[in-house]
Amino acid sequence: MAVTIKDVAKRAGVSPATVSRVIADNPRITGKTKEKVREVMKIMGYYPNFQARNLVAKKSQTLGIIMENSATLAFQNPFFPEVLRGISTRAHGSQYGLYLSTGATQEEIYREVVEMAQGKRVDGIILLYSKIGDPVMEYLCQSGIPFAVVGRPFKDPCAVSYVDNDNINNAKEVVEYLVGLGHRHIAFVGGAADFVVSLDRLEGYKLALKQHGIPFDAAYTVNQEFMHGNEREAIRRLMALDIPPTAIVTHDDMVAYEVIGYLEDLEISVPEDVSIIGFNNHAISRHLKPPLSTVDISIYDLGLHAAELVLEKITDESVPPKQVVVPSRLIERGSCRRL
Amino acid sequence: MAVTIKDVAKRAGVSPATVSRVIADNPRITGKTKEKVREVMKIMGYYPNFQARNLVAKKSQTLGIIMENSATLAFQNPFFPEVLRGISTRAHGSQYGLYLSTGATQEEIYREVVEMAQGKRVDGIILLYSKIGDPVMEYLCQSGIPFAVVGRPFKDPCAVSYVDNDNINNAKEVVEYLVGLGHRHIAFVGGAADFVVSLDRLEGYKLALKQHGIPFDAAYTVNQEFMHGNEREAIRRLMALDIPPTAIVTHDDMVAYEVIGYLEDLEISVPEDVSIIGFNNHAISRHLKPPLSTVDISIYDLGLHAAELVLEKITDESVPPKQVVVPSRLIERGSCRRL
DNA sequence: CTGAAAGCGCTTACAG
DNA sequence: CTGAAAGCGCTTACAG
Repeated sequence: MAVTIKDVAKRAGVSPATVSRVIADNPRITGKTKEKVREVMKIMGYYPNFQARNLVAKKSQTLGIIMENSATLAFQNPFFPEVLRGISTRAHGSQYGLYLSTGATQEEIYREVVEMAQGKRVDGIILLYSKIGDPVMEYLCQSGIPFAVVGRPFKDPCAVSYVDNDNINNAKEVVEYLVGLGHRHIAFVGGAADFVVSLDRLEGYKLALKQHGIPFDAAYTVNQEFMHGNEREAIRRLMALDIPPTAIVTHDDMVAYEVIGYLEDLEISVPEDVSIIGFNNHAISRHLKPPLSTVDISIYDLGLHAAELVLEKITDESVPPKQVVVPSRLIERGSCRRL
Repeated sequence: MAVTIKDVAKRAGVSPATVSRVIADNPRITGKTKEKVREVMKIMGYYPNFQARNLVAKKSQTLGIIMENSATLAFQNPFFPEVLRGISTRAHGSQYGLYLSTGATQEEIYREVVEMAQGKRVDGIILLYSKIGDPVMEYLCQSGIPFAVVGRPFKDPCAVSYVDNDNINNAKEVVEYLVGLGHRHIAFVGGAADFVVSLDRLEGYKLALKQHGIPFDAAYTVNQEFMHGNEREAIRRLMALDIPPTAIVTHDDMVAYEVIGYLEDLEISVPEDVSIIGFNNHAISRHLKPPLSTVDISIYDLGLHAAELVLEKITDESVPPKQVVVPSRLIERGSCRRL
C-alpha cells in the first residue's frame, strides 16, 4: 500500500488537512509546521495520488492528443513527432501531461475522444488534423471542451481555435516560383483529398495558374489515393501525357523523393528534365540528392501554438476562439531548374 | 456539471450501486433493470468519471511512455513514431491509454517518472531507450512498478523485462557481409556512446573484425558526439586517413544519407568509391539514390512486444522478467559494392 | 494557524 | 436481485 496523506498526518502529528495545505504550499501554514510535514513526507516517500487530487479538483492537468489513423498518415512522416515536440514543450512548461489517442479507425477515435472528454480524463484536446465532415471535430465543437486544431477547420473556422499555415498562399507561391522559372506545365501531387490542407494547397495551385493564364487540367493532378500501391503507375501516367509536366509540386518531401525515384526509373532526371518541389523541409532533405527545394512550414511552432491555444481556453473558457497563422518559407535548393 | 451516477440513479429509480453494477455489466442485475438504466444513461448522456473510477479501482488503465530528451534523439528519426505505433496497437487492444513523458532533460524525466509511478497516474511504464547508468532505469527497478524497456539494460538484464534486437549479432553480420564483399577497411559511425545499442553494435563490429583477423583501429570509428555540428568534419577526417575506409557502417539510414552527402561533397561516390550500409530501413530508403542496404530491425514489433511485456506484468506481478528478441534482417540494395 | 467534516464520483463487501 | 454504507485519497469551506 502506498503511503497516503493520512499516514503522513499521523506521523507528523497534524491533521490530513494540514498535510494537504503543506502540499499546496498554503501561506497560512507556519514555516515550522511545513518543515516538519515535508520532512515526514520525504522520510515516508509520500507522493500525492493524482486520481484523488484530480477528482476533487475536477481537472486532470492533461491534454489529449488526437492523431489520425495511427497506422497510416500521422505516423508515416516526421510531421507527427515534430508537432508533438512543440506541444510537449509548451505543455511541460505549464505542468500539463499528454494523453495520446490510440484508435486506428475513425470510429475508435471518436469513441476515445468522447470518453476522454466526458470522462474528464483530459482538460483539453488538440486535434492534429482537419478533415472534411469529421465527426470528431463536430463532437468537439458541441461538447464545450477546450480544444484546438492543427489545421483550418473546413466549416465555420472562426468558431474554433486553430493554428495553421497559409496553405493556399504557400501553394500559390510555390507555383509562382515555378512559373517564374519558366514552367507552364506544372503537376500537383497532393495529400488525401478529404484533408483541408490538401484542398487549400490545390486551391492555391489553381489560383496561381489562373493568375498566369494557365488553364487548369485535372490530368496534371494526383492525390493521396494514388499512394495505395499504384504510386509508380500514377507517375508513369503523368509523364506519358501528350504534354508532360516540366515541374511537379508534391505535398511532402518524402513523397517528392519517392516521385523522384519513379522518375529515375523512367530515365527522367531531376532537375534536368523535370523540376520538383516539396513541403515540410525534412531534416534530411538538404543532404539528399538532389537537395530538395521545399516549403518549411514550421511544424514545431504549429505544435507550440496549438498547445498554447488549448491552454488558454482551459485557463479561461470565455476567451473567444483564436486563429494563429504560422509563417512558412520557400527554401530554394537544387531540385528546380530554369527553363 | 456533468451528469453523475447519482443523477442516473435518481432518474432511473434505482440506487447508485445498481447503476454502477449496470456499468460493470454485473450478471446479478436483471435484464430489465439493465435496460432501463442504460436507457436513462443514454438519455442523460452519462459517462463514467475516470478519476473516480480509477481511484477506487486503484488502477489507471494507462501506460506511461518514457522517451529520451524530446528535443533530440527520439524525435529525430522515425524510430519513435513507429515504435509508438506498435505500442499503441497493443495497448488499444487491451483498453489501455498512453501517457507520454514531456521532460526534456534527464532530471525532468526522472521526476516525471517518479510522479507517474508513485502518483498512480499509470499502471505500467515503457522505457523507450536503454542507456548506461540511467537513474530512471534504476528507479524503475527498485520501485516495483511494472515496466518494460525497449533495448537491453546495461546491467542485470535478466532482472528486467525488455525487448531488443540482437544488436551485437546484427552489427557482426553487417561487417561480415562487407568483408564478404572484399572490404577490409571498414568504418563505423555509431550512435551516442552511452546508449547500450551503440555499445552492442560496436561490440559486434569488433567481433567481426577480430574473427577475420582485421585489427581494430579507433580511428575508423565515429560516434554520435560527432553529430553536434561537426559531422562533415568527422567524415572528412575519416576519408583523409592514410588508408581511408572502403566501407562505412552507420547506425541509421538517415545518418547514412547524411554521410553520403558529405562524401559527395568530397567527390567520393557511393558505392563506387565507398560502400555504405544503414540501420532501421526507413520507408524512404528504397526510393532514394543510392537505394540503401540496411538492417530492418522491426521497430513496430519492438513496440508491440514492449507493450505486451508491461501488460503481462500488470496483469500478474509475479511473472518473472522476460526477454524478447525481435528478429532483424539485412536488406541488400545498391549501396555496397564488391571490391 | 489548524482541525473536523463534508464531499469529489465511483465501487464493493455486507445485508436482506 | 437490489440498497445503504463505507471508503478510495484527496481538498476546502467552515469553525475556532
